[in-house]
Amino acid sequence: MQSLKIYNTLTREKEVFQPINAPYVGMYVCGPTVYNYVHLGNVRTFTTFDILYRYLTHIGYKVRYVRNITDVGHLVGDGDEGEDKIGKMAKLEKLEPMEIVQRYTNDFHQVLTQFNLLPPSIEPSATGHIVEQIETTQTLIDKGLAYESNGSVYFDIAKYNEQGGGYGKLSGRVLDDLLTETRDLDGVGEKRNPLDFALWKKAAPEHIMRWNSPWGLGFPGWHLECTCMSTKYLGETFDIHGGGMDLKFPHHECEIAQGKGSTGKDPVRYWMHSNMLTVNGQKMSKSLGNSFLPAELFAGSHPLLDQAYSPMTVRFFMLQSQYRSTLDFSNDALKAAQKGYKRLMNGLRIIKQLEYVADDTLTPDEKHISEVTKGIQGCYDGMNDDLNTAITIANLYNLLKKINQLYMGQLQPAQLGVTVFAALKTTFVSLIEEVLGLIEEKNNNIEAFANGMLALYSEYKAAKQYDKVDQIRTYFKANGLVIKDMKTRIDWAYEE
RNA sequence: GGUCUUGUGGCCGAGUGGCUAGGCAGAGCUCUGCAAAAGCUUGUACAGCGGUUCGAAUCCGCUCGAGACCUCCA
Repeated sequence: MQSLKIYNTLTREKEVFQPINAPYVGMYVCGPTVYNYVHLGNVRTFTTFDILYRYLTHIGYKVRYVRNITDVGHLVGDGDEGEDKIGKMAKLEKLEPMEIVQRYTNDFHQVLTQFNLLPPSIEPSATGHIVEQIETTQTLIDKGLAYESNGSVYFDIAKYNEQGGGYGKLSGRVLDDLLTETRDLDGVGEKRNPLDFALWKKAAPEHIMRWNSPWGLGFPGWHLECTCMSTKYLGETFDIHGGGMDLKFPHHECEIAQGKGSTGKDPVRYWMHSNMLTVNGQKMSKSLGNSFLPAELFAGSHPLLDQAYSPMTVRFFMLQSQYRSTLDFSNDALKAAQKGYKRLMNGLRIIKQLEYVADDTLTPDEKHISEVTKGIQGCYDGMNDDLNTAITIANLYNLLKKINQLYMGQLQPAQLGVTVFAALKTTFVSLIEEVLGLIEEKNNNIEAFANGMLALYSEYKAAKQYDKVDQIRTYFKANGLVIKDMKTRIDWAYEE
């Protein structure tokens, strides 16, 4: 098995990945809050973990991939005082909260499918785990790490750290500093400490999403769902937890606190965070209003775009950088990616058709063999080095040169030998399709082709070249179409 | 203000203390009815200033610039 190194946010180091229970791997990724359309920045994060999921599977692990849908509890604005995002949209659009959830969940799934992301093994939702969230809240109260206050329940960070919890460890924050920074803020209100976060919130009368609990009508806090669902499906300690960089604090910090507080164990072995997508050097985000919707990209309708870009172009574009670097989004970069992607796809078509031809008159060419071997190794070295897809792609281009040479007859398969040739073919195809998830975007527009052929048909017909005419008819028929040669005009139709 | 990241050739984007990343664009050549594709060749790159070192774009310090988190965000 390949030796994969992962950058662990917790230790700030690249570590060799060793699952708790090989070959099984448990992996949790924070999914979207479905109150709005997903934008491209979101897509980058999910693509990063799609690559991880694909690569782990490719090198032989059996992965359980859990990615949640947040459909309650995520509040608008400051801390724990805002409105529920979904509830707010529901009121705004005069719909049931679950209609909002369904609409944007559908959008989310559709977009990810377009980008060829694999579905997770389990996709749990927060509202489907209210019971678990109440139970965990109760456990934390029982352990003295949470307290009820006016119908809401808060996690007691000071208590947690007194017991050696280490709140702030993941994001590199010092508790005292955090306390100092927030000391002057007012509106502490129900909390003992401004840093304490909500496990359960009392529902105000106008709040439409609410459930019964030991503390009255309310709804769960945002951070709690991930703890409950990851624990339920992956266990109290599991292998990998991923998400966007911006979730590191406070969300993931709180998850650790909740998990460790309730079970006494660190919930996660490897924390992974993908970096932001930027536009003109600034983070793409909904609140900054500089986000791109996938649909705008595919249509080329965003004011900053001067043409449309296909899903695979964008996927390829994202993979040209490493997931921990910020990636800047621009027309020039996307155009370059489009060409590069197509060149790679041409190579894919070629290698799939190439067959090995034995030839005793040719001797193995050590230079070519070593270049191909290095290219193959380089692809895996790239993936193994914290999913450095940029390196993998660079090596794929080196292999592509060999493939083109084979295609042009400048290099013969026999010069590589049957083993190296087969390895070239297998590596190139499986890495591109299975691991990077880049697939051909076929042009399904038969209209233009059929019309072009029809024009030729008319010319041959006029010239009485009936052998050509028959040939074209046969070609149409083979593709499920018929030519309708009428008195007034010539047209084609689907064969009935 | 605190914590952290970052500054690579026309554009994007990897990277290691000494050995060509790669893509796109540009130039030349080969091939070619034309064209395209492809192959080959080609580019005074590593923000600035100091320091460590036989040697630094890569380590250290300072200066300047950019960004992220500290509040909702993938």
